[in-house]
Amino acid sequence: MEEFLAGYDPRRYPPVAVTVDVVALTIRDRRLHVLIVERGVEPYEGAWALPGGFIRPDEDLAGAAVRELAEETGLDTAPAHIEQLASYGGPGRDPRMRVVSISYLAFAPDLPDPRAGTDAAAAVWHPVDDVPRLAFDHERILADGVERARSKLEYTPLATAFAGDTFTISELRLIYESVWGTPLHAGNFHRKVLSVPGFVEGTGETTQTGGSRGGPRAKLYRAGDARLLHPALLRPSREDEIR
Amino acid sequence: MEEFLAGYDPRRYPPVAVTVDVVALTIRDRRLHVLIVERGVEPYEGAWALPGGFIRPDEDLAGAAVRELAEETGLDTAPAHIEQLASYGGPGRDPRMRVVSISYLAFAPDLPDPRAGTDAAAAVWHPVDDVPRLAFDHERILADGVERARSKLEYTPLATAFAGDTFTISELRLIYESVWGTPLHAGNFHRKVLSVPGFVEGTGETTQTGGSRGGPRAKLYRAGDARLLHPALLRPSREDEIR
DNA sequence: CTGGTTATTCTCAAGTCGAGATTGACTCAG
DNA sequence: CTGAGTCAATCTCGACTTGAGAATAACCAG
Repeated sequence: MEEFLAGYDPRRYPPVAVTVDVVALTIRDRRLHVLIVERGVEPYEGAWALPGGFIRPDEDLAGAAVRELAEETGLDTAPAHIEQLASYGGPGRDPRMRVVSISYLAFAPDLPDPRAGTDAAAAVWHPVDDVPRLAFDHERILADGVERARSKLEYTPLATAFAGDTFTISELRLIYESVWGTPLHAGNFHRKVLSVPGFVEGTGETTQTGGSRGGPRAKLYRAGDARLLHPALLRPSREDEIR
Repeated sequence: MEEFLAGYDPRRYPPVAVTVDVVALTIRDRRLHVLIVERGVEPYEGAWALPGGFIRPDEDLAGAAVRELAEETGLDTAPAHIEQLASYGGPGRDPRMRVVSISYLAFAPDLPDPRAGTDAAAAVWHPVDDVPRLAFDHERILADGVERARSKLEYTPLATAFAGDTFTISELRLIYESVWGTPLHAGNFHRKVLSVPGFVEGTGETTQTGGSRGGPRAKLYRAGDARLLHPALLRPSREDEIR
């Protein structure tokens, strides 16, 4: 708490910088991708990193995350979902000074390729299971973000944030499979999605054609009004992670 | 990210202070209690608030949380569990300057009354469902902490962090009932706790007497080695929170 | 001893889940 | 145009899990 402020002048403390870093996820070609940028400045110049930057005096933390995402990638579409992930602030995580980073997790539907914006030499969507080395402790942040995303898909309808306005049950299943990295039983998934109240609602429409490799036209759905999935849609058993 | 640091001198930015605040929870007399302190300094002098304070240059964030908890309350027992909760940093949350607060959530077994330590005029355990007005945005932080605690009890064995080394199933049930604020079916709870692998393990002992109002001696258990409860132990349905 | 309290175990019906199979619409190669 | 293969959607079945209620027996207070 701030009790110290009256007694201590914070300006006499060693300076602390506060940044936001964003783990922006999307699905491309059935694989989970993360947005990374090539750093254009020291330290770690030329290395890959998560997009992010300093907070400004007049903006809140989430606002800073959205701004940094837009600035460094040139994407003008705000992500379909953004939430705070965690904060990282151990001494020594930045070689120059104490830096506390507040990370955000963003979900976006398949977006165009980003273009490098301010302070980034390049910006690309990269598959999460094959990311190059990242600067600072960004590999840890990314891992935490991916685990959070996997977990969120279990008990919230946020998978729809990766999809367009309307989608088929199979497209939704591909999102789950991509994020979880596990194949799912199509019939059981279909039954489950339709049985959870408020997860999706039918549009009355179907796709205009069958799939490119055959199969009937699929019904189209849009996101429902549920905020939580109940009962949850759980990942296939992860025995190893229980103990 | 830190790209700006090479171009911008962070010392030229308006100063930002980083604090940690702790939501420390325990169970007393079958009710969930939170540790609050009476502020001894401006601003909000005399108001109640969560314990917390500035991070120091040489400690990490979790270390700062543990230190603040000990310093302001005189409790020398580290909590059984502590985890990061969230960060709060909107402009204007502190009247004097930009303050980013990183909050931690701590679970402790029933501890002695705290004594006011540095910077606190008083420190007490207070029932969470009847807290006085708190300084800054600490009511929001407390609400987030309580919701996190309720949720954690569903899918982790952390309820045992509120109990002593050994405990009976009924004591464990009282913890769940206190945190969730809901009565639970004793027989079903008993069955569930024993059926989840690694939640608890028997000690072979029983209590020395029956309960003060009657009933047989209960078997004693200790925490098992599970990190996650599978299947989870869910709160009774919360229809209203789903939509 | 008596009545009330509590730990522990059972029963039973309803709901959920994983695995597999079926039906019929659709695409594509030949 | 036809046959093979793909896929959406539905159904079946057995194994489990859950909520509600009840039975049993150990133990306390008076």
